[in-house]
Amino acid sequence: MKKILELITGKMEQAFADAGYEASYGKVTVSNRPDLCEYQCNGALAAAKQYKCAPIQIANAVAEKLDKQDFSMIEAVMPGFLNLKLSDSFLQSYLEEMRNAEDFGVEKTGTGKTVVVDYGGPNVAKPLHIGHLRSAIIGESLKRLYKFFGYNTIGDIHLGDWGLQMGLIIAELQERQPELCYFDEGYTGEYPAEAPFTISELEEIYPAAAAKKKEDEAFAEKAHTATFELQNGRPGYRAIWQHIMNISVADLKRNYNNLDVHFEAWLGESDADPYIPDLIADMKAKGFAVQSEGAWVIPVAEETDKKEIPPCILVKSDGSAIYATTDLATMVQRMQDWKPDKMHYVTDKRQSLHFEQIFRAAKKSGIVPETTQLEHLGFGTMNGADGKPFKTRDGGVMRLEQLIADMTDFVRTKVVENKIVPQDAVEETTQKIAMAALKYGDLSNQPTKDYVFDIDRFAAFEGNTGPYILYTIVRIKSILAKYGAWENLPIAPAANVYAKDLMLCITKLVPNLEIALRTASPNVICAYIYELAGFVNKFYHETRILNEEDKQLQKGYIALIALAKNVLETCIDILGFSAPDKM
RNA sequence: GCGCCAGUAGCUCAGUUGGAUAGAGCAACUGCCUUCUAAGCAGUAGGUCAGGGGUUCGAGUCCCUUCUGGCGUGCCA
Repeated sequence: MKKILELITGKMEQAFADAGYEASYGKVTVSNRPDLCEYQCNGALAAAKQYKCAPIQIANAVAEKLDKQDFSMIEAVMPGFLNLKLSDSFLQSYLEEMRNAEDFGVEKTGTGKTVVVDYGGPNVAKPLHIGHLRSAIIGESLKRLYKFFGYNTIGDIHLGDWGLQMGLIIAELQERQPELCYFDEGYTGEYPAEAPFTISELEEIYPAAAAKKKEDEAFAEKAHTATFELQNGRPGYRAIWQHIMNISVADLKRNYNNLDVHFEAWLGESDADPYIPDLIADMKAKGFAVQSEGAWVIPVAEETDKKEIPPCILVKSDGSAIYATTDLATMVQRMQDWKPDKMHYVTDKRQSLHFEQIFRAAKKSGIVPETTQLEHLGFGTMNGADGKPFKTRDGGVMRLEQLIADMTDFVRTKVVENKIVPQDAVEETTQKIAMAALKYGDLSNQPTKDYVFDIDRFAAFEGNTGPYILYTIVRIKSILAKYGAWENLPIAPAANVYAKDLMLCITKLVPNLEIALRTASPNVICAYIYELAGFVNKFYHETRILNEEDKQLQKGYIALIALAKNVLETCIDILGFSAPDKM
């Protein structure tokens, strides 16, 4: 389905041509002066130079050529703007088409294409903290956005499950419980099915070991050895590793489920490990990897670089792999298993140089073909109200669970106070509102910029917040429930100025989603639904819907708010949250 | 040192490819609930778009420069 701007631009280009000017000047944009018009064309201003005459002259000539059927207003205004308002019939039929089309007539540009979205990136055996929030929320939304455009999407959590942290845990466990069979090299029996620790013990063991590593050199050496032996397949260590994985992944799934974040692939660094030996051998054999300062590196500097890009380190001077190695091996696995058209990484922006390096290395060496796009969305840091990286009151790192619990508790109080939600729906409603507050609060910011996370402000939810969006949807749902059969009512011509504003805003859904996808910016969707919700609430406030005596008019109202509801719900689904029935 | 990103109202942020009078929310002040949910709506006030130059008919947006802040800058991820 064509977008309104395409339709009008087509008409405008024809008018330019008919008036004797180049058609390319006929580009129409959404008006930035809604008090004057709905759409505008500035082409006459640009054309004036080429044709050496006053812009207004051109504008007047073009205005003459436009079809009066499609517009309720066509004006040429000094110095040469062409101002347009759509006719009611045009708008009505456009919306009706949009209502009947699949997914509002969006062009499914991703059909037949596969995209891997790499987000989440938690380390096993370490609790999720607020640093993991953005990757989860932004990544999930980006993935859903791709899906909406028809892409086959694979969200891959890319677990940190193979590094030194595993060796640290093993070493620490051995110091605490040396009698365990896992440490007995002569042990030949079956290892226990039950892990020798719980998730909370695990979460205590890791930081203790990490702290000990800094002070105790012998312990650090032990941890390195354990890591090495684990990676070389020592059975007892593999058994412990499997325990850690089982317990930790179950806990991670629970946490991500609470956030309504879901991954299609739960792969990690350990899954890339088998590809590493061949990768390294291949890079050496083909000459992409060269020796430098004791390490094997892939040079990725280019002539056009403004500064020197350090090479991508493939093998450290001590012979071990590094994260670039793992990431390249992961690409090998993805190309082999999924043949994606694109890999989109969602991580902290401080890793942008790393991704620049491995992207270059992957393309240069042919690990990833030219036809597969590599993109990194580097998001900004989450700061506290003081503008510095977010910390708890005592200066620690806040756990994600704690953050969610704080938000949920606040919301629950409010839900109970309101007395609109029945007792048995309080918990579900609370969850939905808390998620909306949290996710919208994050996603409404530009992903690439640092932002201030102020829980008091987010939880207040007045104004431009997730709960405001939900509230708008709930108001519509409430009316529809009282009205009765509201599905499949046709769109009527705009009954008043509030209806028309709302209708115009609805037509902008697809263009906004396209911008959001092109720029990987969920905040565009947030801005759009905030504007849309505003128009819904104005319409709601100015129009008595259920009391309307003219049943035909009422049908039109219902059809309009139903469409608005569907658009809003589609958008919040892409953002990763949903609306309750009452709040 | 070099590189990247940012600087817009008291605070938190928007601002497609350059377009007419730079927009929201919060905080402040003022109205609107016997009528579809007031988590709402309407209004007032608040700006040298960090400073300076330039390109253009036209700049928050593009170029140059200065200042301030954040981050990165070969064996952590």
